Amino acid sequence: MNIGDVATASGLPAKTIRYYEDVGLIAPRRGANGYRRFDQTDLHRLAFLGRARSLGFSIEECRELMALYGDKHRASSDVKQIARGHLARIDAKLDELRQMRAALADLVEACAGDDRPDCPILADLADTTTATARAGG
Amino acid sequence: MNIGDVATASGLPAKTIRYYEDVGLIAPRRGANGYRRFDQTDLHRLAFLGRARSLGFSIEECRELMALYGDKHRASSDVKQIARGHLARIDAKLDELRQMRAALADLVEACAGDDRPDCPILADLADTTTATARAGG
DNA sequence: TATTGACCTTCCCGTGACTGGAAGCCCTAT
DNA sequence: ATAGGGCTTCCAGTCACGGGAAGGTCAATA
Repeated sequence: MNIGDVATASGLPAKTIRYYEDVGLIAPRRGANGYRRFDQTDLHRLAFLGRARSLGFSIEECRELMALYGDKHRASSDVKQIARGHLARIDAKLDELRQMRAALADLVEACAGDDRPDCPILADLADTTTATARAGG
Repeated sequence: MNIGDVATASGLPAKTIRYYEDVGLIAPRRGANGYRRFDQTDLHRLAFLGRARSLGFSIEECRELMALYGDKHRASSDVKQIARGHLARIDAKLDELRQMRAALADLVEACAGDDRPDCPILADLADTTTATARAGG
């Protein structure tokens, strides 16, 4: 299979597949014409990568996960540790976004959104007495 | 005030303040020695920027918001539109992260995390029949 | 006066995970 | 021969900075 075929099959852009080769996540063979030639193993690895990335794992985590996947003597605790670390980062990001959302939603709600210039959103941003730490009430 | 003073006063790193000047968000004067000289207006703008950034507005949105802030004939609807666009992006990101979290949490829970190699996390990532679309049962 | 040491300047590179685009080779069909 | 599509490499850009080098400035001190 050429790169276009695996791109279609895996759902990953050809650019991304080349990038994965660049960073050493896959190592497809080359044909006499210089084209990458992908086999089922490559396709399998790309599918693995696609799913891991869709779960938000970083490239480095993907590298570790794939190494563990190929290691028959792995301990599942090693895998779980990576996953839990990632889960913790997701939770931290969720908290951050939820706080942003709450503050922003309050401001949006308070703003008339008409043709007058008065705007609680700008007022809050320009307010020198607060430090973006307010809960609506 | 030199850059170190406004960095302390605004809570923004000096590097960030220079960057904001680079992209045209602030324009402090210069002393004879080439040092940036910040006045109260600059400090006010930096505080505005710090709060807008902490709410997750992009640099370009900050630029628009500051322009609106300085425009006495603005319509609050313009401000609200920017804020709502940002809110929508936050909500989209929240949805994405929540889905990731749910899928990942299921996998983490299913994994024994001991010294045996069996691992539902790796099994799921390597599963060629699913496309990361499963809800725990 | 010379020297420290803190502060400031500009400039360039690196981040993560790609994406866009240019220049050019390969392959197939007509 | 030519047209087109697909493939190759390489370079640059994304976003919002951060790190660090090389060097100028300032206030205080020996």
